[in-house]
Amino acid sequence: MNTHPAPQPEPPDRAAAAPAPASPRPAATEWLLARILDGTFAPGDRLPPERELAAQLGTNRNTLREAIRELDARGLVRARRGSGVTVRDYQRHGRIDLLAPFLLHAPDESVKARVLGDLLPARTAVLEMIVRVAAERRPAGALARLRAAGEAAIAADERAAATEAARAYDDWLHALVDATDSIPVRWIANPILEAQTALLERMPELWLTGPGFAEHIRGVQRGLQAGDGAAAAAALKAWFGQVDALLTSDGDCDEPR
Amino acid sequence: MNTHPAPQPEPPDRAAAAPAPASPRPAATEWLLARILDGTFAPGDRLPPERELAAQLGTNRNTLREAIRELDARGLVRARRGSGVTVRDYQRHGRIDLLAPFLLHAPDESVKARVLGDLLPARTAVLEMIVRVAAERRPAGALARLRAAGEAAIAADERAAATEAARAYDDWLHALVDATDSIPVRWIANPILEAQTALLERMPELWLTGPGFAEHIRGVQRGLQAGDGAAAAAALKAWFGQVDALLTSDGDCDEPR
DNA sequence: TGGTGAGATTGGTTCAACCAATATTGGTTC
DNA sequence: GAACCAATATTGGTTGAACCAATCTCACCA
Repeated sequence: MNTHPAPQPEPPDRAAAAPAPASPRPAATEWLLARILDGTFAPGDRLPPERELAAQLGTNRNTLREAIRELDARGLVRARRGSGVTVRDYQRHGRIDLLAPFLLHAPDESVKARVLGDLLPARTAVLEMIVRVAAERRPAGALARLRAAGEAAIAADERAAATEAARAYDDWLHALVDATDSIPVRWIANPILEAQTALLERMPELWLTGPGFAEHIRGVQRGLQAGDGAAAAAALKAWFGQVDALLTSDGDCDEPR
Repeated sequence: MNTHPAPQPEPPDRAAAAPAPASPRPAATEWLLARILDGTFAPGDRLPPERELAAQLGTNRNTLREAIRELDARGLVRARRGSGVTVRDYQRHGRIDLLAPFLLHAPDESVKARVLGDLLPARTAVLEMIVRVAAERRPAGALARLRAAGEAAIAADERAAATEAARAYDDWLHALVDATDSIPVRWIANPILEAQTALLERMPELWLTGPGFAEHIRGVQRGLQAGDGAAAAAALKAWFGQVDALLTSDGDCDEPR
């Protein structure tokens, strides 16, 4: 178990991309997260001692400790008194909320592209799972709310209001999860939906729409209404297949439609 | 937005069930988590001010803040300067890692039973999704490791070493996820597998085995080897259907076999 | 009635100690 | 030389107190 690779002297690089967190704790968290994801701190490594790291980051030890506590809760590090704070393998212990930060900080472009490509079938499979569960339960009230959210998303899309449509579609997905009437499914879906929201916020160019948009929403809704999980899943997969083909063909980010 | 329902005077109840965390921070985290899950702090409520809450819990404000930071990272509370720390809806923002704590602290037994019942089809669906993805990728090395883990689990099961078998099966599930060769799938699966591990640690009586155990492992492995996702998924579902029938028929906890 | 500014409230940050596991070191023993 | 053990250093954990900075509250005024 080696120690920290480089005694990174510079404080958290301010004025970088994005709004850049100005407050000490978010900055420390972001900086540590970035160093873990870019491999500066590799799995098994020990972070510098808290006192030292706090000084390097130009912040107080208590503030740094709060940042470490966040990363600990996210499964990225583990602190042991007497030993130090050790970095865990973010692939093995991380969660899907790492997606957006990973795409921002990962050192290798090809790995980023692969992760983004792998993400598409995974989110399709999870949503398909959700749809199938919902088709079995289909609580009346939730289906009504689902239809309302669906029509709102379609309306926003037809107005060509991309940001608004993305947000409305997000609401629709949440309504879809609500239609499962299952708390465990909710808990499984939550980080995935949040990761998608975070991703679309950072990379709005990933939001795609097109001719089949309205139809897939209504198709899923019809399938759920009829209790036909297979039909609902098919409507979902048809649309994602279309979108994913666009996303994967043109590399990473591309213009919609 | 009301304030905290009751000014809970007593410090974190020590000497309760389980080993009970002795250190201040874990105790504060656990106490807050319990109060959120049992409804003492409802969604939208504000926690008492940090200074006050720290005093009530008999700990220091800095320590309490670290606990709050953990809960924040887990999506359960949100702190805003000037306002306070507000409790979020754990159903809407929580993650599957709430499962074990929820079953421990939820106030209503019927809700617990429902969550446990809803969990079974959800985990089956997620594992089925994982198996299908793995069947498409099936990287050679990962499949070899999967077989080794599978045989270890079967051997432990045949020795009737329940704890060891549960652990070996956990390894097998991880190898299964590795076989997807997909980082996003890993990140989605991680909290689910960890939740299962945590659940089995707190409720070892939920570990069931039986005649079909070895066969379902080998069936999944055969399916993956052949690239037949449907067959692998069928082997998985057959086994879980058997286990879940036992789990749901007898209420909650029951003796194995 | 409605805006507005002073003051109170509350989380955010910093400093400076001390406590308690754990690791390391060096010496002792065989 | 190897194994053991005690003293010491290292490092996270906790505490107490002070001050900063958003946000909210509410009395006051136009």
